[in-house]
Amino acid sequence: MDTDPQGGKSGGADDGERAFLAAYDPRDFPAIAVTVDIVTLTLRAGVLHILLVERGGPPFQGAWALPGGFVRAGRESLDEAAARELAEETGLDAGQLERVHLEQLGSYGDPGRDPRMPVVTVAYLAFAPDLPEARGGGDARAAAWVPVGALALDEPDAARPRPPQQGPGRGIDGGDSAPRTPADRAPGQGVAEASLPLAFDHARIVADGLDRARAKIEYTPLATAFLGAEFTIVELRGVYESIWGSPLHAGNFHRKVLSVPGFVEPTGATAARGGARGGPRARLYRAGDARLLHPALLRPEEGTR
Amino acid sequence: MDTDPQGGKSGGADDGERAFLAAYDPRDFPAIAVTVDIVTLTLRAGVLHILLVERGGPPFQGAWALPGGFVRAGRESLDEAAARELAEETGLDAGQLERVHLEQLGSYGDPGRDPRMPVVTVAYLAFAPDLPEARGGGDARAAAWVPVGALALDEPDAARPRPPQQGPGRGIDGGDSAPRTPADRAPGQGVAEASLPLAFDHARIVADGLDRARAKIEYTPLATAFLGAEFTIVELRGVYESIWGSPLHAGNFHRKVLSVPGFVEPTGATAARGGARGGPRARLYRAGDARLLHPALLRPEEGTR
DNA sequence: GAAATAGTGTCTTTCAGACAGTATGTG
DNA sequence: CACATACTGTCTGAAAGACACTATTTC
Repeated sequence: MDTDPQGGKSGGADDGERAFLAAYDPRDFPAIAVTVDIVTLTLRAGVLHILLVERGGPPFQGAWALPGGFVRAGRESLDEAAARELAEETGLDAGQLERVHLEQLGSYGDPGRDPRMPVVTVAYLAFAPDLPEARGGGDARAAAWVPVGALALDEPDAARPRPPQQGPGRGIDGGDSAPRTPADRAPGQGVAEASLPLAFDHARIVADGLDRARAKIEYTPLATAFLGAEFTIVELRGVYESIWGSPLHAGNFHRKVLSVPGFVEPTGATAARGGARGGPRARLYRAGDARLLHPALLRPEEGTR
Repeated sequence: MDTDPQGGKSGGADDGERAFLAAYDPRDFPAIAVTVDIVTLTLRAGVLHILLVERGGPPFQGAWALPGGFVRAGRESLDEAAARELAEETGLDAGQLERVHLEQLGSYGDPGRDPRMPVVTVAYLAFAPDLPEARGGGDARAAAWVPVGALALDEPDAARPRPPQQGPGRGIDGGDSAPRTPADRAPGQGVAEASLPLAFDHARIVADGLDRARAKIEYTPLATAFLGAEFTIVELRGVYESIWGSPLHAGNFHRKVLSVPGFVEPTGATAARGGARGGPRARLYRAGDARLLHPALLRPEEGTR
């Protein structure tokens, strides 16, 4: 019912609520700050990365956190606030931003999630093609692309599809997330073992975002959002392997992608070079016009019953 | 990064933080009211119904709206707020509430969605077994179960949240069926379906909730949440048919449900009576322990790509 | 030329959907 | 008894997964 004047929640609060609603002074309302936080995923050198900022002040000073900020009350929608924050943080212009997929992930409002005051944050999930090195968002804060495998994440919920959020009392423990991340295929540099903690409840938000991403590329063509305008089937397979964290059968994947109507369409051109150590030049494709994959690409079986 | 009012700022972890907190006044922040609104679905006489309340004052006086209310800042989580509102509105006790499935649907915060002030609402989706007639939430507001087919809903947005399978298309089944409820103070008591307007942006929220419900019963056993503790396969099929709005092949559905591990388990008993006009007594089942259906029940094709 | 790689052909298994067909109830 | 209804068998087609194979490029 959305802010209902005669709304009689909780016994006595009734009249008070009615009274101050009559005054229509927003400042009289239960003070809750509303922010947006963005889980921005991209692939860099075949490894899944997330955009993070380093906190310059308490709480969680020095820790990494999701980029985000306050929603401008009454002047922008939640989607607009998220797009604005993403642009500020990445330095993307409007044109580039169009190639980025942005969707709402969920809201998080456990009491105490911010020690300073009640804050409800609306989390967003973004899929971006490889972007230039991050710059701080105008202010002094450092921003960087961090391999997802380096993060200490909360264990995903058993019911994986869309876990809205967790009950209270669950801190940021999340200690035991196994290093089962795809980032292991990182070329060269040994990735720090899933140990980097995140501020606030951002470990949970990121875990939920990854769950969503893994599910979403199953039945939508959004994996193409991680690539440039033209790409090869092999590059597309790399997206799936990085996000799902498991290798896929090259031949079957190839045939499957081409068989789903509207997923990709050929450009007629071929890649400039063959494979790294030989092989024919791959054909190039661009994203098709399908918005859902039919039938879907199923990810390989995994635990869970 | 969540709420970082003054970007930089440093200081010893503890002292700095304390000072910071002391100097901090929540009222300095953009004030946005945060509410929860609940899309509660149930089946009554085989027809999908939604719980609505009638608004007693402006704006949208006399219109129907989703039940909900303010989140108690700092004293409850969003999930708790939704559960509390649902309990208040339905009169369910804690025990009954456990049989109700409740999950976060999404947040809505367009400027102007409430003419009085900036309000962000966190919408929830609930699946409930057949419940007693709704009572107002303690106050004078009328609450009622309304057939979903009677509502004027926004067209589902093709790309929106996450409708696996099927794309946009089909409104609400419209088909509606026979039984009508007392809730029919709605205009057009006859076949004039899909005409009852909702307050605020609640038509969009309900449309999103229905999309989610249709998708969710595909790959989770949550259809059982609409039934009692024991049910027949035929009743379960009725849930799918009501929510998807299309008839399913009885024989294939039966075999499919029994073949999915953990979906249902037999109680050994049979229904008291056979079919309405004859037939054997159906076996009874209860919900199994699976949280995901593997493989999923796919809803029948329906054009659109 | 050796080796790796892009892409295709084919077989097996699974599973959805379309029919049956059988047993068990109700009127 | 007539007939609806719960449930089961069987066939067909679609599609996923496992190989095996050809063609093309790099070193």
